[in-house]
Amino acid sequence: MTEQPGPRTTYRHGDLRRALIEAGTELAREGGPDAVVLREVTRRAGVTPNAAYRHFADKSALVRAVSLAAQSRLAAAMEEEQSAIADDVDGRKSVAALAQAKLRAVGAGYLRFAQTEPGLFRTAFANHVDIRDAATEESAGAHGRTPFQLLSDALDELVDAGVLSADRRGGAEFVAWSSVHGLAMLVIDGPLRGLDATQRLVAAQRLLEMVQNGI
Amino acid sequence: MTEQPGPRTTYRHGDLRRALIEAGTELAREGGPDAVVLREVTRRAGVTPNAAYRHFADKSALVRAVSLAAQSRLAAAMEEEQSAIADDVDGRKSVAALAQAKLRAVGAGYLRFAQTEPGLFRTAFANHVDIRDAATEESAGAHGRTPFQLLSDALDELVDAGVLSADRRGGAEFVAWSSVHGLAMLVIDGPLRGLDATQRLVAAQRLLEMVQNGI
DNA sequence: CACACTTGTGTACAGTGTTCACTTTTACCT
DNA sequence: AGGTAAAAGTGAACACTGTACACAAGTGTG
Repeated sequence: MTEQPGPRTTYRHGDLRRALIEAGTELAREGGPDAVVLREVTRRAGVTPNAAYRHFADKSALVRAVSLAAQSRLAAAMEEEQSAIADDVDGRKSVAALAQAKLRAVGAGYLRFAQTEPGLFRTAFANHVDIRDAATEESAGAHGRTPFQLLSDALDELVDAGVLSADRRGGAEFVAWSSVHGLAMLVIDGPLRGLDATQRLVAAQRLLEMVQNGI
Repeated sequence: MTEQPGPRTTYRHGDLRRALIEAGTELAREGGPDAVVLREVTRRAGVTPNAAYRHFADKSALVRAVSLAAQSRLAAAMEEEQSAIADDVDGRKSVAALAQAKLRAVGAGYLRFAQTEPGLFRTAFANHVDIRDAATEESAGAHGRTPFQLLSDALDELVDAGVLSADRRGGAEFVAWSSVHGLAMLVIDGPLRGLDATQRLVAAQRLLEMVQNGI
């Protein structure tokens, strides 16, 4: 992305930190979190392995940065799905139906990203992601909201619309997130990998339905 | 377990394959799938690294075997939870309530194992587990049933008891499994790691409730 | 312009998975 | 029995990895 052609001319790289994250992201996309190996990352950035240590404490710090970048892309996928819905109906639906559609879009975007970019998805949740990262700016999408925040927003709207009772609001993100996350993991990396596209879609629809009914 | 004290006396090990799996399981328990490293495994078995290649094609095959062993322990945890329920009520409940309790036990055992043995749990689902393994004998518990089969059984009983309508039976294992698996992953390895014991329990109860209502 | 600071390089080390050639033990066949 | 082929172990080597240490090349500030 930044400098493929030969060794760079300047001694200083210019924006090595970003270049390392980008190269790491590319590796993660191709082979998941284990594929982001420090030496290869620096190689792609046209720099010595040790140069990475000027920008990251160690490999795990680099991977964490890549993970945040992946989360940011996940947020973007969710926002995309949401805006598609908004464009589609644009006020023709009741607030309740719209709020439900918005929550559904959160889940659908999540699942779509997991299947479209399994390597990045696994990286997003691979290593020691802390809930404190759920609100960090680096993992936010275009509108500045992280995946977790997007889910929270959708649930809040569901309460405002009267679909979800206030006393069931607490902890709702945990169970909603769990369901969707579980399906994603099982489908891309787990025992449900064998499922073909239509089976996956059916399972996804069924799951989102369950969340809507059971939350 | 098999031979700690010094180098063994016989040239042949006797049961190296099992010893390797046991050592690998111990490592997995302590540090998850990435901690099971071939050289350390052979070291613990008192054998040269290359000896492992007489029993496993490569490292990933060894890890797969360890993964199956972990799944087997998971099945045992689920069976344990189920038999506890059976002892508790023993015919005092209706078939419907008993079937529901059995399904709940499946989920509870799953979540308990994930939190009690996070390393093994992560290993059980880490690398390239195939759904075909879901029926393999090596991953079965004491009663010869794999985790997936235990879930299927519980859902079947739910249909027999008239709690779950037959037309909602198909694909039910996917959504049920997904929910529980997702919570487990998020709690032990993901963004929900910060939750304390009571928060986890609340989330678990809430989730199992949702599955019961929404399935 | 000198000097401290940042950012990159070079060399080195321990640890990993895996291959190849070798030795030791076991099992089988006449 | 005895000879022999397969099975199960060893040993040295290679190409990797992450990381530490000492040093060099640029950069901004007094």
